Amino acid sequence: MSRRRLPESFFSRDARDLAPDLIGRWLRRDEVILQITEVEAYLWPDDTACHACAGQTARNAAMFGPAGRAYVYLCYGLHNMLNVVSNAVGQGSAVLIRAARPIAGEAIVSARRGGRTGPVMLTGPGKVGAALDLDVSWSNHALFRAGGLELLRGDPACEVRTGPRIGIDYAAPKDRDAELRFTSMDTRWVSKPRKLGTSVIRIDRNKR
DNA sequence: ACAAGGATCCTCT
DNA sequence: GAGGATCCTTGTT
Repeated sequence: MSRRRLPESFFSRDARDLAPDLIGRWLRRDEVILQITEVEAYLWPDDTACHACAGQTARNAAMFGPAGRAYVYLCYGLHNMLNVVSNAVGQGSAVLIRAARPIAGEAIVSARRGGRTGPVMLTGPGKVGAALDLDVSWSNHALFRAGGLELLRGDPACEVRTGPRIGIDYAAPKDRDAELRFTSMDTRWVSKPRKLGTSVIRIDRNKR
């Protein structure tokens, strides 16, 4: 039941609404399954933190395409960051996957992370990209189709905490402060837990 | 053709 | 908590 893929229609809404609904969902690539524990919404229009803010370019083109696809970009020349494209065609908006907890395939994830020992803590977007072995060629990949990288229904219910987004000091103050970061309640699986807000959203997916 | 800077991570202290 | 790694993307000349 929880391993069913989410349909294309699930993604076609504003990033602000889609983002909290991604917490507790599962990302699967072959043997590896990750439970999403932290995301950030990047909005359209008028979000100075969003890559699409300055318009469409070759790099961010996937954000302007149809929802439910991946947008993967290279950060600091070495980290591959996974986003889920939201909104309608022509609107450059997406949700960044910032952290996750391994559900299956831990040995594979550990190997992809350079064979580090100890618990596999995917607390940061670069780590998530490495765990799934992604690069920019995954942009435009449809997450609702079988094969490759898929988004599954995952957990039936969860609680989500909000907070300001991380690493966007270059953005306008109103965008820096906007509570567009969403995390699971278990801060063990969250990057930078000290910068969290106080409000909590309850999500029950059984009653849909 | 060039310069600047980045939605980060790791290794120190 | 601070700093270096590392290289692609972008806007400008």
